[in-house]
Amino acid sequence: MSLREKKTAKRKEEILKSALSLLAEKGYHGTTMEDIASHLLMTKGSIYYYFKDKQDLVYQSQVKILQKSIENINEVKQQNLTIPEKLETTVALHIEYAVRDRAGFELMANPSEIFSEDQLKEIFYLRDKYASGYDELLQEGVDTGYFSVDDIKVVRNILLGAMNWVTQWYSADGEMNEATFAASVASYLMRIVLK
Amino acid sequence: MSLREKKTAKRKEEILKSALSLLAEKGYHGTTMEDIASHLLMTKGSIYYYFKDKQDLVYQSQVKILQKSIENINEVKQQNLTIPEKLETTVALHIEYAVRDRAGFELMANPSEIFSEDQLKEIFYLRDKYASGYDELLQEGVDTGYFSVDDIKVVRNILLGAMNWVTQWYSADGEMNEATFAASVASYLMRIVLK
Amino acid sequence: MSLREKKTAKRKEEILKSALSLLAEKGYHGTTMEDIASHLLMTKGSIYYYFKDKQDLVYQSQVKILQKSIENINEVKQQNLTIPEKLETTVALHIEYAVRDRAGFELMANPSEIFSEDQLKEIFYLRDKYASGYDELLQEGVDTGYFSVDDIKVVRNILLGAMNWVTQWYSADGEMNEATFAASVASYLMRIVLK
Amino acid sequence: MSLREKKTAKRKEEILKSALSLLAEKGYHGTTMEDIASHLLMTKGSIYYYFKDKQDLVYQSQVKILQKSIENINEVKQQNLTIPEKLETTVALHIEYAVRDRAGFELMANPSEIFSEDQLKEIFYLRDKYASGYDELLQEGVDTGYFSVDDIKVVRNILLGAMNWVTQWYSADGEMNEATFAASVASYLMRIVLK
DNA sequence: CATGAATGAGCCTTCATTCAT
DNA sequence: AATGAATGAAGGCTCATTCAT
Repeated sequence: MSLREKKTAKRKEEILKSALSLLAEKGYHGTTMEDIASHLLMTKGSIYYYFKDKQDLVYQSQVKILQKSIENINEVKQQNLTIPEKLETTVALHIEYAVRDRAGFELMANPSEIFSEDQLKEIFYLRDKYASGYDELLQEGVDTGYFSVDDIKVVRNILLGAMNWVTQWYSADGEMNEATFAASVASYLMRIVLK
Repeated sequence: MSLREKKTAKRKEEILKSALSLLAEKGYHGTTMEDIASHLLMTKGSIYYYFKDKQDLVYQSQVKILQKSIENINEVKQQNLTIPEKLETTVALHIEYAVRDRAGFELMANPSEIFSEDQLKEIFYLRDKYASGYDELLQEGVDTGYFSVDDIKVVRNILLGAMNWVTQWYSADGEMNEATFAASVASYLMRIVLK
Repeated sequence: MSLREKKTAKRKEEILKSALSLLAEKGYHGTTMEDIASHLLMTKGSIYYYFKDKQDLVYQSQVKILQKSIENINEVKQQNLTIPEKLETTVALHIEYAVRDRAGFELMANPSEIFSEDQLKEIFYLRDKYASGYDELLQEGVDTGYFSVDDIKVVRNILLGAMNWVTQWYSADGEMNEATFAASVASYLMRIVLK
Repeated sequence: MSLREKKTAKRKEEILKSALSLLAEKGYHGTTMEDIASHLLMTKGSIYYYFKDKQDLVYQSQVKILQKSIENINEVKQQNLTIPEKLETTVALHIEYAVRDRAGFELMANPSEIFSEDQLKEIFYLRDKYASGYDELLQEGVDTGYFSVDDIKVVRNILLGAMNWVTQWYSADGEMNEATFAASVASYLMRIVLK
């Protein structure tokens, strides 16, 4: 990659990151291109140099966050830890990321209203892949006798719900730092699954 | 209340209910007055007979749902149940309501962007009141030895997060009926607090 | 049709007529919705009450003019005239309409860039139907010995070209009134086909 | 002219030619600088090295085509031909050029909206000059008894209309080659003026 | 000379809101 | 009470244009 290409890629990253935090805060329709641009001291028009349109920008921001999350869970899985430790680490990592970058996961309640069919397919594919990571950990935990869970999908969704929701209340209780906070929440959530 | 006033009140209720479900689905900016009106086979203009403006309509819908929730929790509290039973019932009720009416609680991530200061004050007051209901149950549970919870506010927020999030995944797993589903989720959540 | 519906229909007609003349003058991209609106002392937004979007407005204006033209030629055909008289009358009528309403026929050089597939299909269908009217007259003229034409389609296109082009130069030579002008041009064009 | 200047001039020619065909196809507002550039595998910015702005580029393309046309008609006039032959040759040449280079003559219906006053003056001057070429031929034809034309200007405009319009229908009837096609159309048009 | 990047004006479109009927 | 019609502000997007490298 040439220097120029690197710079462009970096700029795209910046825009995505900025967009991610605004989108998590105000939602798709509540976030204007002007918002995203001015937040980075750019002009609206410039953003269109990097992204085809708003849909494209938001889509890429979703893909980015999902890919990062999938990477995270996979890395944790390969560490030399017990199943419960793996799950707790993963959950804590998710929360830490969410509150540090103020970026919401699955922020589009109704993505089908926003994305194209192809985009939706990819988004759902990645969401599933990420969710599967949890499902596998839960299943392994059950098989090895650590966890007591009947309906893995329900539990997984409960976990994800609690985790995704933190962006909406963490800032208010700013006493704990991010890591401590994440660890604390993760520890409570473990109680759901542990025998 | 005269007959006419009753009719008007009823119409308002209808509008609020319809709005609630649309708002939960598409968010504040994603829901247009046209949406709300046509959903009820009315015209946009008519809505302005019942509500000052969109802000007012959405505000009242929020107040309504919060008041209903507060009523719910208070009623449960007065029943002759153990603390854990009270909490579980309340949680289940919340979830059941959320999925049945497809109405999201705290649907405005950033209400400060939408509501006026006075409205915000009331909204936050009601949110706090509802949250306090949980806090009290949790505290009582700790005091009576049922629960093991260090940070009550964190746990309460975890619960609310998981509960509010159900609207985003319930429909997909349409095997269970609403009551069974709510009971199931509530039961898992109880594990967080029980000793 | 109720009074209100009549009014609405009339308003639509007005908009179409105004749009037609502006479009003929400045082309699709050169004509803004603002132009069309302000020309009628309306606001941009109002136009969207009557037409879905610019494409729709322009499409309907095209359909209107083509339908009117087809009607014209059919009416003339049913009159008790010789073939040459019919052709000349039709040509004159076309020209008169074009200069009076300053409305260009087939004004979109590349309609495929502007219209949707369905719209294109209808437009081409109507264009063909109108063109066929000329072709039939020409063929009848040949068969009855009035005309001497080898390639009917080429001649038809030559006629249409000359006729459509008049909007671009008539205003300049404002000495003749519209009817005289149209008759004069038509008379010259007849020389192409007459034996 | 130095080598560099020659190269620059050649590049300008290329740009003009490319622009001409795009402009004929999509009109002034429908043709973007990006279109023109990418058609030549250049970047938008580069074009500004050769032309001050879009207006300038389009202006020069118009001047070019008009000058070429004027040259054409003057060359034909100097040939040893009868008046009718001269007219027919000129008309055929115009048509051939139009369909071969897909370049529309007088493509701006309303040049006054696009060009500056000075530019307009020159454009109109050249248009007139070209038109005068036809007028002279027509007048000579009348004087020498070949033609029967009352209103020379009307006839000239009819001819130009039919000639300019060919770009809009030639491609469709792609059976004839350009020269044959031009000859055929020219031959029909001669009927308008011949006694 | 060429280009990548940025800008700002302008256009299409949506939508909350108003008002006469 | 209800509605058809109109409005204007704002948002998404395009595009001519500029400029540093």
